[in-house]
Parts: sequence; C-alpha cells; structure tokens
Amino acid sequence: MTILVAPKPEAGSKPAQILEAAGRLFLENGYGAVSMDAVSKKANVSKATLYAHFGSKDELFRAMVACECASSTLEGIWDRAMAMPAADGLRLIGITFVTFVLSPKALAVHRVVLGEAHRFPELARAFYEAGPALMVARVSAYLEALNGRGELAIPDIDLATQQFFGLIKANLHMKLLLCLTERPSEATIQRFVDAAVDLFVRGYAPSAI
Amino acid sequence: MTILVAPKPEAGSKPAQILEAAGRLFLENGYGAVSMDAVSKKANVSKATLYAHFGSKDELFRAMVACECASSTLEGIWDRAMAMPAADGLRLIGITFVTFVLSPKALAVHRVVLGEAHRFPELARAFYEAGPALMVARVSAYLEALNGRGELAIPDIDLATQQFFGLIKANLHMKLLLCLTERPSEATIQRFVDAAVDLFVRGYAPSAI
DNA sequence: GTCTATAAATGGATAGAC
DNA sequence: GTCTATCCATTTATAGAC
Repeated sequence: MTILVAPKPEAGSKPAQILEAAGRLFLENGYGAVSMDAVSKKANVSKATLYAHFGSKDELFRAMVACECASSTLEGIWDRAMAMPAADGLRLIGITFVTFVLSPKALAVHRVVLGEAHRFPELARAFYEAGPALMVARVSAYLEALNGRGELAIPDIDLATQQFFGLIKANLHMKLLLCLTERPSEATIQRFVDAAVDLFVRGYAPSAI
Repeated sequence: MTILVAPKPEAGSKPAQILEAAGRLFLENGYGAVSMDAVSKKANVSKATLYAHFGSKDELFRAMVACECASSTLEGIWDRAMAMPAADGLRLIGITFVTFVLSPKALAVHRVVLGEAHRFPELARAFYEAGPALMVARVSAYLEALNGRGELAIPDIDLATQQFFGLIKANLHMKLLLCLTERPSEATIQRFVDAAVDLFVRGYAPSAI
C-alpha cells in the first residue's frame, strides 16, 4: 500500500506555488473540471515548468491530495481528554473532531476524493489511512481506557468507536458535503455533540448493563 | 426549488437506451471522465441522436441523476414497523435502510452527486430532497409515534432522527463510498443495526430520563 | 529550471442527407 | 428522428531556445 506522504516543499518554491494553486482549483472544482493550463496560470508558472515537477495531471492530483492530508490528528487533545471524566473527554474530542471535519477544507478534500474514488482507489485508501483511520485508532484507544477505568462498559470497542463518529457527524456531514447548508455555528455543533455524548454515555454506562 | 422528476421514458426507446448507458458510465466513472462520444457508443446511438434528446452533457447528467433517483422511499415498511414494538420497528427500518443505502447503485449515485456538488448545487439539493430528506421525514414521523405511544421519550425528534441515521450508517457508509471495502454481509449489517438500535433504545428509554 | 510555441488528440456540439 | 461526417475549442503533453 502506498503511504501518503506530505512532501510539503519549501514555501515560496515553484513546487509549493504549483501545489497551492492545484489545491485551490481541484478542491474547488473537482478533478475533471480543472485543466493543467488553469493550474499553470493560477500558479504563475509555465506549463513546461509544471510538467517538469509533476509528470502528469494524475501525479499532480495525487501530490496535491497528499499535501492537503498533512495529517491533522489534532494532537494535544488526547492527553487532555484522558485527564477528564468520560463525558467531558468525549465532548472535547467530539467538538474538536466535528469542527475539523466540517471545515471547508476538510469537506473539499472529502468531496474530491470521494468523487474520484473509482478512478483513484489507492488514493482513497491512502486518504483514509492518513486521516479518518488515525482518528478511529485514537478514539478506540481512548474508549478502551474509559473501559479500563470503569467509567463505561463497552462490549465491542471497534463498533462503539464507529458509532461515536456516526453519532457526532449525524447528518451534518452529509448535508455539508452536498453543499446544502452553510457551516453550522459553534452553538449548533455544541448542541449536536452534547446530544451525541449524552446518548453514548447513557447507552454505555456500566449500570445500564 | 427544482423538483427532481424521474421521467423514465418507455423501455426500449432511444432515450431509455441513452439514459441507461449514461447511468452506467457516469456512475462508474464520474462526470468529467465520461465523454458524449462514449455515451453514444455505449447506447448504440449516434451523437446527433443523443443531442436531439438531451441538449448538452449537463442536461444528460441531470436527467440521468433524476432517473436514478426514482425515489425508493421503501414503501411498505412503515406500516409494518408501526405495528411492532419500538426496538423491532427500528431494526426493520434500520436493516431496510442500510441495505438500500449500501447497495452499489445507491453508493455510486452518492459518489457522483457528491463529487459534482460544487458544479451542480441544485442537483445536489434535488437529490437530497428526492432521497435522504424523504427518509428523514418518515423516520421523524415514526419516532414521534413512538413518543406518543410512550415507548420512547425523545426530547428533540429532529436531532434524534439524525442520530439514528448516523448510528446505523456509522463508518460503513463512508468506507464504502471510498471503495475501501467490499459490500458487507447480511450478518455484518445485522450486527451494526442491532447495536445501533440497542444504544438508541437504551438512550431514549422513558425510564432513562 | 524556466519560458514560448506548438504538436497531437480529444472534447462538446452541429450541418445536412435520408 | 436518425445517421455520417465534420467543425472548432480545449486539453494534455512536449520541443527547443535561453
């Protein structure tokens, strides 16, 4: 499996200019609707230069996705969450995750990778490994810890992790992927996360078994 | 708002041939990767004929999505669910919904609409209205009924509906949209739905308040 | 490495005969 | 309505000078 590395060339260099232009255009318009001409113009670079750095449109697309995936595992929150009571930790994780995943950039990456998943299956896989899979692993570990501390009683950690993500994304994610609604306010996100955590904690409370 | 009508021309006619070919190609390869040439060839029709029926590639794409949306609200299950105890009804709805939404066709439509949501925003909206929105409305009504019967105690029906869909789709939907895994077995679907319904019913049990 | 200019192919869309 | 043949713009990709 191809590992998705984010090369991130030094800022200001031609490759960086090109990748940034490609990012804006591809993420805004999708793979098919963007020409190499458009990229070269947006990057203030000739097409020959473009092809000197990226051998083809496919390659540029892949590189751009890899670059945009520069994985935000949202470091920092895990230790903080671990130090809190279960519900508070879950809320922290939920808010952080939802805020990230509903950001315009994350949505755009999702959209373009989903839209081209047929044609770039390895890219879809690499994207998943570089992003969602990491989050899943972190949350699984966290839930395991809550189990260990006796705060929750989860029989199937894997399944519960997926449920947690499903709960906090609810329909918001899909609606935003479809461009059906503006980005929700902080208050709305808070409401969804609170409700999700309530349900989750109530459902997996040790006493509930 | 444009209503998404599914004209479905009489089987065997040229328009039907064209729409079928367009469906296969667009759903398999995405909008950008399919040429009108390819569609005409697959449909065994000349390009002129194609353009006689569908004025442009955009129009053909729209028509094809409309046709594929020929809305499956999964009639029939609602009355049956209504006659069951809450958990059984939810399981029936869950299984039916997940089986439908994880079908190759539904996934392909999702993928292509998502991928082109930027360029065809009205199409994305029409798709949502013709499919997901109807399901949401049905489930909301069902949950309301459960509330009325005293089997559940749901404070915010709208939110709970979204939670229910999020729970049963969990990560499966996203993974399949990304072509990361084969279609899950009946048993797997059953497992996910059972777990979702358990959590949901436990969380919204009247006694739990 | 970078540019200008261009090759070679393919794309969407149409003209005109039947 | 349907076909064959074709137009013209655009696309990916490259050649050759600096």
